[in-house]
Formats: sequence, C-alpha cells, structure tokens
Amino acid sequence: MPSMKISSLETKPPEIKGLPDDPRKRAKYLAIIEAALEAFSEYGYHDCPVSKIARKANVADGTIYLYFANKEEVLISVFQEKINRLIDDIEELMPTCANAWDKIEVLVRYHITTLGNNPILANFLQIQLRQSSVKIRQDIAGPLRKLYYLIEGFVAEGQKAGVIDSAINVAIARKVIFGSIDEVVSCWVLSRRRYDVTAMIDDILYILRRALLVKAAAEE
Amino acid sequence: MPSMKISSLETKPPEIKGLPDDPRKRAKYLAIIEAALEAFSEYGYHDCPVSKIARKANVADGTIYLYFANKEEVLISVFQEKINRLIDDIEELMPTCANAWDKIEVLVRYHITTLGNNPILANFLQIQLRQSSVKIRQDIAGPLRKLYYLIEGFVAEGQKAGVIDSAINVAIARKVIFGSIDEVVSCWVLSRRRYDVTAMIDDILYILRRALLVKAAAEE
Amino acid sequence: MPSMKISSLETKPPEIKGLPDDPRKRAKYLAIIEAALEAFSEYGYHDCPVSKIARKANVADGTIYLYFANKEEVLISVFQEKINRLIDDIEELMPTCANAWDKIEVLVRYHITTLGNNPILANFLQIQLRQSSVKIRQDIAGPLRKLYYLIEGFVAEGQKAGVIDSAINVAIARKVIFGSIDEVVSCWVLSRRRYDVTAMIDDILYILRRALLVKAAAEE
Amino acid sequence: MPSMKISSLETKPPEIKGLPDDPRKRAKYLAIIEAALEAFSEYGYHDCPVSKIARKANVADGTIYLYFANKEEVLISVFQEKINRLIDDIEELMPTCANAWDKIEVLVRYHITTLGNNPILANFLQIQLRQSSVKIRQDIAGPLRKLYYLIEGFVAEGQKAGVIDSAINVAIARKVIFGSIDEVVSCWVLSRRRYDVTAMIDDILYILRRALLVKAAAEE
DNA sequence: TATGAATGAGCCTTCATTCAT
DNA sequence: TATGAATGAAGGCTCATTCAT
Repeated sequence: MPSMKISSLETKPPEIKGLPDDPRKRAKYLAIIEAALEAFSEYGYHDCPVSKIARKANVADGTIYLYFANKEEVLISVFQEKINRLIDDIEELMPTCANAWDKIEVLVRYHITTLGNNPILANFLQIQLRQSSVKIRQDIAGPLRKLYYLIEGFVAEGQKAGVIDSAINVAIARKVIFGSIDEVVSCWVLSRRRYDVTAMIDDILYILRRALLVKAAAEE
Repeated sequence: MPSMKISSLETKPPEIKGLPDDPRKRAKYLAIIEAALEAFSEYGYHDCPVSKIARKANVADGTIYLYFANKEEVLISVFQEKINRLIDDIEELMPTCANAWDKIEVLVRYHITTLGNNPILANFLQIQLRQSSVKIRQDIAGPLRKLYYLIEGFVAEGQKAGVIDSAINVAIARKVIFGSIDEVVSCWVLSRRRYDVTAMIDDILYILRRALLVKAAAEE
Repeated sequence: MPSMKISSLETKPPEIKGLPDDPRKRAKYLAIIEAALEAFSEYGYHDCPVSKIARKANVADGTIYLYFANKEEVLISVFQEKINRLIDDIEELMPTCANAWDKIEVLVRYHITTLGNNPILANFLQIQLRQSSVKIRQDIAGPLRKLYYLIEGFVAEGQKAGVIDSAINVAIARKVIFGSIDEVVSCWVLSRRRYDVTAMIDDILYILRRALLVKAAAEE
Repeated sequence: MPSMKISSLETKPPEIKGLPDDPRKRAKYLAIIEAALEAFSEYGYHDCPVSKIARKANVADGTIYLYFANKEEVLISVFQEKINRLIDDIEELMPTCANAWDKIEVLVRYHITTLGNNPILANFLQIQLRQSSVKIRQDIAGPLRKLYYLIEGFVAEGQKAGVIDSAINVAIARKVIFGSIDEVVSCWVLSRRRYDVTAMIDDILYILRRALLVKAAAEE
C-alpha cells in the first residue's frame, strides 16, 4: 500500500506522443508542427507562448496538448520532422553520386542550399532550437545522430575507396564538416541574411576537399 | 533645465554598467560574474533565477541590479569577461609562434584545452549562452568578432607568407576553423564530457593543416 | 500577411478590454469590478495587490488579466462603470423635474445621497481613485466629462429659461457645483463618516440656490 | 523579561521629526523640503523614489532619514511648510480688508493666484499630495484645518456684521468656498495648465458673492 | 475530439530603509 | 553628521498546463 501511494504521487510518465496513424489527426499534427516552426522561428522558443502556435495552427490552445505532451515535445517534434526530411532528401540524392566525396559534396551543397532557401527553417535550426534546455538538446541528439552517421559513413566509404585520406579520424572529419556547415549557416542567419549563403558553398567545398581528399583524387 | 524635462519624459535608458573602477566594487562585480557563470552553467539561462546568482555570489538579489542593468546584461557581461580573457591569453602566446600556421595551431589548441579543462565555462559558452534571445545573440556578436578577426588575420598572414593556400577564402576558412572547434567542444559537452576533448586536438589539427597549408609547408 | 509582420514587430498594444458580450464572461467581469471596488476602497490603489482583488472576486490572480489589461485598467473600469451608472440614474430622474434648477437640485441630492448611502463607493471615488498616477487621472477625465456636461447643460438651460443668472460663467458654475459636492463628500469620508452627509444637502442647496438663481426664481 | 522582549519586538515609535533649531540643519531640512516638492510634483508621490529627492537636494539618500522619519513624513512636511506659508501670507493681508467679505475675496484671490503662478506647488497640492494613503490624508487634515477655520471665521464674522446671509451654515459655506477653489485649480492643473486660472477669479467671486452676501451688501 | 477559460506558480525588478564607514 | 552600498520584501504580470463543457 505505501508503495502504491508513492507511485501515485510520482509525476506521471512523459507520455510520448508522435505522428498519429489516423490521417485526419495526422494532418492536424503536421499543421501544428508547421505552425510551431513558424512561431518558434518568429519569436524564439522561450518568447513563443503555446497560444501563438495554436493560433497559427488554427486550433485551440488545449488541442496542442492532445498531440504533444508539452511545449518541449513540440519543439523536438518539429526538429525531428525537419531533420528526418532533410536526411531522406539527401539519401535520395545519393544514388546519383559517383563516389564518397561526391556524396559529401552533395550533402553539404544540399544542406546549405535548403536552409539558404528556407530562412524560417534556418532560423529555427540554427538559433531557436538551441535556446532550449540541456534536456532538449539531448533529446535532439538522437535524430541528429542519423545525420552524423550518414556523414561518417561517407567519410569511411571514401577512405575505403582510397579517395579520402585514411589517416583522418572519421568522427573528427564529421565534426569538421558539420561544424563548418553549421557555422556558415549560423553566421548567415545572425547577419539577418544580408547575403546569399549558397554563394559560399564552392569556397567551403574547396577547403573541405583539400582537407579530406587524397592528392590524386583532389587533382582529378 | 529643458534637458531635465526631456530626460524625465524619456523612458530611462538601460543604463549600461561595466567593470567598476573602485576596487571593492570591482571585486563584487567579478564575484557576481563568477557566480553567474556557475549558475547559468548549472541551470541554463532561462531556468536560472537571478536569486540563484545572488545566492552563489553571497549578495542580496537587489545587489545584482547595482552592478548590472538586468539579467541579460549579466549574461552578456559574463561572456565578455570570459571571451576577452581567452583572446588576451591567446594573443600573449602569439610571440612564441614561428609562423601564421603555428598561430592557428596554438589558438586551436589553447581554445580547446581551456574549455576542456574548464567544464563550467565550456558548458556556459557552448550551451547556455545560446539559450538567450536573438537580441542577446547579437550583443554577443561584438566581442566574438574580435576572435573572428584574430583567426582571419592569421589566415591572411599565412597566405601572404605563402604558407596557406592563397586560393582559400579567408572568411570561409575562419568559419571552418571556428566551426570545427565549436562542434568538437559542443559534442563533448553534450556527451556529458564522457571523454577527453584535448585528445582530439591533434586529429583536428591534422585535418585543418591539410585544409589550409600549401603542400610544401604541410610536408615540413 | 504584411499586417502580421508588422504586428509581430510592434510592441503589443495594451489591449483595451471592456464589458464582454458573453453573459457568463460579463458576470465575471462585473464580479471583478465589484471586488476591485471593495478592495481599492479598503486598501487604497497602491496598497492593494491584484491578488486581493482576485481573492475577493473568487478568481485566480491570472484571471484578472483575462478581463483587464493591467491593474490600472481595473481601476479605470471600476470608475467608468460606477460613474456611468450614476449618470444614467441621474438622467432617468430628469423627466420628473419642473425646470433646470430642479434638475441641478436633483443631481446634487442624488449624488450626495448615493455616496452617503454607499460608503465604499464614496471612499473609492473621493479618495482611492485619486491615489493613481496623473496618467490615470487623465483617463478618468473622459467619463467624468459626461457628468460635467450634464451639469453645464442644466446651468445653460436655466439661463435660457431665465431661472439662472445669465451673468454667471457656465463652466465656473459647474466647478462651484461639482467642487462643493466633492468637498462635502470628501470631508465626510475623511471624517470616517462620523456624521450623516445627506443631512447637509439642504444647506448646500440653499447656498447654491442663492449663488445661481435669479431673484424672482429664488423667492418662489 | 518577556514584556521587555515584546516591547523590543514592537515596531519602534514613528519618531516625529520637524524643523530643526540649528540653523545649518535648518537649511538642509528646507532644502530637502524644496527638493521633495519638485520631485513629487514631477514624478508623483508613488513614482518618486527617495533617491530622486536626495539627488535634487544634493544629499545622500540616507541623509533624508536624518531629517525625516520616512518618505511619508517628507510628504507631510512639504505640505505643512507650504500650507502654513500660504496661511501666514493670507493672514498678513487681512488688515487691509474693509470687511469679512473682503477677507474672503482676498483669500480666494490670493490662493488661486499663488497656485496659478506656481505650477509646481499647484501640481503638488492638487494632485500628488492626494496620491498618498488614507493615513497621510488624515495627517494632512491637521494643518489644513487651520485654513478651514480661517475661512469659517470670515464667514461667521460676515454674518455677525450683517454682510453675509445669517441663514447660511458656516461649515457648508467653507466647503463651498474651498471646494470651488479646489475644483478650479485641479481642473486647471489636469488640463496641463493650458489656460490662465487667475482669469477665472472674478467669475468665481461673482458666484460666491451671490451665494453669500446679503442683498444690501451685494448691491454695494 | 476540441475548446478556451481558468489556474497559480514563479520571476524579474524596484525601492524604502538600514548601517558600516 | 553624512554617505551610499547593500538589503530583501513585495508585487505585477506571464504563460504552460488543465479540465469542464
């Protein structure tokens, strides 16, 4: 009996929700996601009341809580939705690539171009997403890891194929690649997008190519 | 006398305060900075009430406002204090460097080592600082730019000296260098520092060396 | 869509609320008004926390802000509600009046009697209301002006009808009438209502009659 | 012993201070009074921090508390100083007056003229003074009563001399006179002094003369 | 399922007052 | 006597979340 008492006093489990199966619910779920993307991007996570998301999604405040456990989960879900989409798109492009370096190049190019053409998403991913608590940052790590693995896979593949310097530490290479993209896009967003990021892609790739490719491949 | 009228009608300016001259005040100012660094690092900016900072600094809540206009200014001041210190330290090390690449190497090494040995500062700079609003992010940009210029200066110097590939875009190079450091340290902090970041420095520098140095210099 | 952008950049307007249409909300709005009247009267505007009003109205603190933009607006709304009610009541009595002087007499009598029978309202109007800032005092001026116009209208009417001395300045007459009422009620409230104000009405009217009426009308 | 404890727990007595004898202290006391008059008038009682008074008086915040028990006492002291001065001035003018009505006329004229020529004092007396708590309002009543008695004395004197209608209630007459002055000046201050109050004096006196004087005296 | 009114915990900030110097 | 740094209580207001309808 005491143990029951204790358990009834515990805060209820987080009740993780997700993309619903029912197509009508699905649509509303996605509408909230899109509204939240816009709202977070416009106001910033902490300065964006749930009511703003609800208004943008044309639902009542309470409805948000039928689809998401809390505000944090909304943030995380937006991220997951968007990062998975990005990863899927990138993976679809891979078959057209001649080799591992090509894949990295396409990934970098696609990532920057996508954000460069979608300032709201860029603002969300580079700035607002990071305003959240450490807990959220760690929840975000999961989906992000897929992107990490993708990049690391390409690097390893390149090394196996003799295109990328095999002395390079794969995990570090990934950090350099991802960190470069991240920094370039963040600077652009914080500059209030006063220039065209996509124009920088060739210069970034020039440096990354030098950084990773073996001499022969580089001269190709 | 008209100026009185005007000033009484204006909403009072945020009253930017700074490091006081009086040594006793100076000590308390710095004590609050240190307390805030710890507190922000522990709770995160948004989840850290001013009262926590006050308690850590052994002062009353109201005392914070004798030294800082508001909570935001505390955050920015912590950042300025720390980033300026980092930059000063790096600049002091420069005379010992043989060439521009050496300077970059020392900078990267010092930056990562410093944060690697100071988890609280690392957590603050990589995570908590970014939880703040866009407005703050832009206030932060100023002091950070000094670090940017330092790096860009080294790259340009290296190009002039024929050590660094002159085809490289200096601003992009800076973003690759800074982005790499940032990513490496952020991953480490988010991993709850389960490994030693400083152990990665050589691998990072290996990649950056490949990325930037002209062949001759690289083989040196 | 551009309007959205603009609105999101502007600091939000104070969002003036008012008597809601929905009858259930209406009831709560009025309940808060009554609670605020009591609370302000009991503690004084500045010494009355919003939480006291909420408690008296049997609502949560936050609920107040669903009906009023801020504490000031509560004060102003109480005043408007009460002064409009007073004016309406007075206007309803007018048809029974034989002439313009009668109207003034009824107004004075009704005003003093109403406050004399409603110490809480009297205290609010004569004392607590005036504890507010100049800004509020000026917001209050609007509804009050209706009462002013009423009085001035009666005076002018009396002059046209030859009942009131036409050499009298209408605006000044209003100030004498209103100022007399105000002073009489204020003194009574500040005396902690140790006597019966309504007993003074005849004496006041005696003086005002002398002040305003032409000889013939006075001797009537 | 317990009784001692209790008494030591009691809030210490208000420690009423006043105009000091020592002329140096006296000067500082008066300087604070003047500074407070200005500061209260400029910001309003509740929106005027003690530090503003101190700054205007060129003393330290703490110094205020060497001359006054607390902020309330400063307010009351300003009022006393000013109202006593007004009364003294009026009393000095009395010997020049031919009869009781003349005295009333001089009093009304002097009161309105003084405030009309001293907007800061007018704002203080008509608006800011009343923003204080009921407790203060009652402390103010004392000095004000002297003015009341003055007026009532003139009315009674006029009645005795057959100049003023003896059917008039003296206390009510005072309220009409004082209330009229008060209303006229208050309206002027709240109008942001967009017109000249002194221009209204003759119109006010015309009404008051009608209100009070016996026919014979009025036709004089 | 959806609503949106209601809740109430929580925090930044101000400022009257004190007291060590 | 004078200073002004320090205190800390207090309150207006926001907003994530709940729940009756």
